[in-house]
Amino acid sequence: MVGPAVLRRLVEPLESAVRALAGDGHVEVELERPADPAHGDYATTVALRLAPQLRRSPRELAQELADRVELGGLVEEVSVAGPGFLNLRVGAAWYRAALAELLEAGDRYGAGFAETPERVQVELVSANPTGPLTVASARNAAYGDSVARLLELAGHHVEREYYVNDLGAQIDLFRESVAARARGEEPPEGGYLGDYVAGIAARGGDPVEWMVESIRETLERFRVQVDSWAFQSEIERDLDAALAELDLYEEDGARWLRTTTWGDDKDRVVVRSDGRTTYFAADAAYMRSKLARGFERLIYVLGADHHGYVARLKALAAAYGHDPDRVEVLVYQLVHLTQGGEARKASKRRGDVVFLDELIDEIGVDAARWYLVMRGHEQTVEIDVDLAREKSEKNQVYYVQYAHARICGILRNADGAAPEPGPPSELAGEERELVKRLAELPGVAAEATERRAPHAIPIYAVRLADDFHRFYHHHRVLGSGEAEPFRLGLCSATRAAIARCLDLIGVEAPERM
RNA sequence: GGCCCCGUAGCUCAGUGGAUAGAGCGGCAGACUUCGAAUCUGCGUGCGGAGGUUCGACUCCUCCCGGGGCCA
Repeated sequence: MVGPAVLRRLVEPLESAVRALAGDGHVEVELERPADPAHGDYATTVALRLAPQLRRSPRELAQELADRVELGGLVEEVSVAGPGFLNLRVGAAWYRAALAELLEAGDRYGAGFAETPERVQVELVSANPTGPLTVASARNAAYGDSVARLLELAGHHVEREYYVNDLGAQIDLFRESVAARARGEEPPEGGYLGDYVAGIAARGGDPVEWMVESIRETLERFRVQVDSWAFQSEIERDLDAALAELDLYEEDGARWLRTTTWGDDKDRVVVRSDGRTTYFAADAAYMRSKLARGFERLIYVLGADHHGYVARLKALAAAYGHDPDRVEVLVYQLVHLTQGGEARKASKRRGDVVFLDELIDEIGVDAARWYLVMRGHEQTVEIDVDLAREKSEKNQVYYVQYAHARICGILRNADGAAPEPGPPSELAGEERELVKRLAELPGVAAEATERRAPHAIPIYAVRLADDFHRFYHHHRVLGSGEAEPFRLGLCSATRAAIARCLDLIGVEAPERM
């Protein structure tokens, strides 16, 4: 299992005991934290799972495991409950060992869990450079960047790339709209209308270059570090070579790729009967470019309106001789903004699109990133702009940041007193809960990475802050005598864990607020 | 018509096979001469519906209803 050493020290003896009972079969013991404190600190359902295949009673099996397992001095009580749960109650020695591990790991706590580090490319945002980034792109940026940060924490080498669509009808229309505006004329039919068009027209120069530069600045402001920019106009220089490597067939005068082999609902045209290439041909050239650069895993972050691309992208990878399972398409749902209970419409046609820069102006980067990433990516997210702006207890991002700042205050006042686990002795309930919460972080981070689900991080961070605030309220740290070194250690470890969580979602961890 | 996402507390959402389903907001009542009250402590209602798989289902399968999206 992935997790801190103190948890493995519970899991491994259990696995040995299971092996002794069940033979050589592959066994994996998972620990969970029971909701009811009466069920101990940790529980496992391994007996329940094993019983059918061993044709044994789960309770009997659990009892034998309880009798047999050698947990040393870390566990005070092993008991069998319910249909066959095995419940563990850990003792003071375990908590001290946990804190010792936390303090020793410091800022690296929970990092490096990737089994085999890979070179990963995360392609994110890639919005057309025909206007400023919208809140939809903002979710792409917040989600994609957090996934990238999790992969980096795991130990992978990650490169973030933005694909710039600088060719095609929309770009032509955008250029014409700017040119018309510069001449003081109306834009062409269906052209771009926003105020930013006038701004670009007034500046002169290449409108697309301006727009790309502006997007770059917005992303930087949003704390998304794009490592490389791929321009369609450059990628397409190798278009012929890219198409030559594909096994195409001809029908109705057009040339097709048999993407249905990989689950697409129909084959895709690459070259039309009149000889013009399709958008899909550009996708092919881009895929080939990515693969040629030696990435072991390609991640696409796309809005739900592009969910139809999944099969055809995998088909392209396969067509170029690569494992389609190493192409991941992460799809996120839409964003709705509300204000005063009313929906704020984000229509691209009219002038009322909400731009990312405006959202940042209104609620700040921290709140924006928090709200955009705290929901599951497969869930439509709603942001109440008024609530998000409010810097009060109503807003969970400040709740978490406050815990961090509060700890920094304590550590400032500690005046050099050393945090350390100290000798085993009784601990208060709030101290035990906090240690167990901290012990969850590596597992939470690993699962969030595995599932490409960074929203688990802010959710965990709130619980962690919650446990800390409760601990703080009930116990003094400074001047608490024998307990002080342990409590300072708790503060120090909690501060590092909160900072880690906030960093994973691109939110600052302030020392003062 | 086909495909994708969603349906959990008044609202926004966690919870991808385990024990009595959680959090924030909103509402009510309390706690600062003490390390930061942006904090803490109490009080409540709920898994859209029907079947199925399982020792055990919010979770997996089928159908239906409802909301959103993509393609046609």
